[in-house]
Amino acid sequence: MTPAADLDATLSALADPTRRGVVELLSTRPRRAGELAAAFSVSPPAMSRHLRVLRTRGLVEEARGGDDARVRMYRLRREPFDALRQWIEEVEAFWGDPLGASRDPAERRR
Amino acid sequence: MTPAADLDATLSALADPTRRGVVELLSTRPRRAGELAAAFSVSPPAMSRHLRVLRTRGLVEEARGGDDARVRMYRLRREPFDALRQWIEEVEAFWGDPLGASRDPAERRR
DNA sequence: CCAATGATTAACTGATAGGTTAAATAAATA
DNA sequence: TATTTATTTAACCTATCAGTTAATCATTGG
Repeated sequence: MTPAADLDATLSALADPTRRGVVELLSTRPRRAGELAAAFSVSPPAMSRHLRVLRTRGLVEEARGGDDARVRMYRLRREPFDALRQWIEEVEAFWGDPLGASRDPAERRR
Repeated sequence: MTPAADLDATLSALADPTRRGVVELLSTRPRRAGELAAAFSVSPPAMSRHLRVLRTRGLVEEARGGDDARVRMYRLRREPFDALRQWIEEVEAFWGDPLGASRDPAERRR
């Protein structure tokens, strides 16, 4: 199983609405730090710290943009999302899910 | 898409290690509150509050145990886990996942 | 070289979360 | 009814977190 520490890092990173919004934006395409700050109308320092949280916990990675070295591009990393999804699937095994069945929400609930 | 507020409730509930441990325990079978408190060596009041968080956010439900009404059993609710898994899958669509492919971690990472 | 731009770090602040002990509530039992 | 057991609520304390402004670092372009 995924080390508990990793899950903790991932979940506490995603527990913040701004960071979750960042993740959603980045799931469209990589973005610059400033672009992200503007998108959520938080100050650049605030966004910088959110990005640091996401980076140190492995949810995003920094890729210094090619031509202009002042710019920092951020891109999603897959691993933590895979690990979290897997954890959820293990929990959901409680309902006897044959792993992929009952993707349909119209099924029994409890 | 799942309302952002629900995701926030689910994720902030799961961001705490103790509550996550409770979820893992409950994914085996429903338990009494006291049983859970003992399992994580936290005081009953602390566990009570964790359970309230999990309950108000819909991750567990209370099912007053049949014979002894002092006892309260807690049981997992499926909905929030489904919703969270779905959100993750949407994010992971970034990698062109055909929804169920690349369950194999040996695939490309970014 | 100097001014402007993109972003981060530093220092401070207010709000929130989780833990504890003590008191209260509720129900089974002697 | 009084006592014991299971759990929650109340009150309090400390630590952490997210946001802000001001200062710093790095890079580009006049």
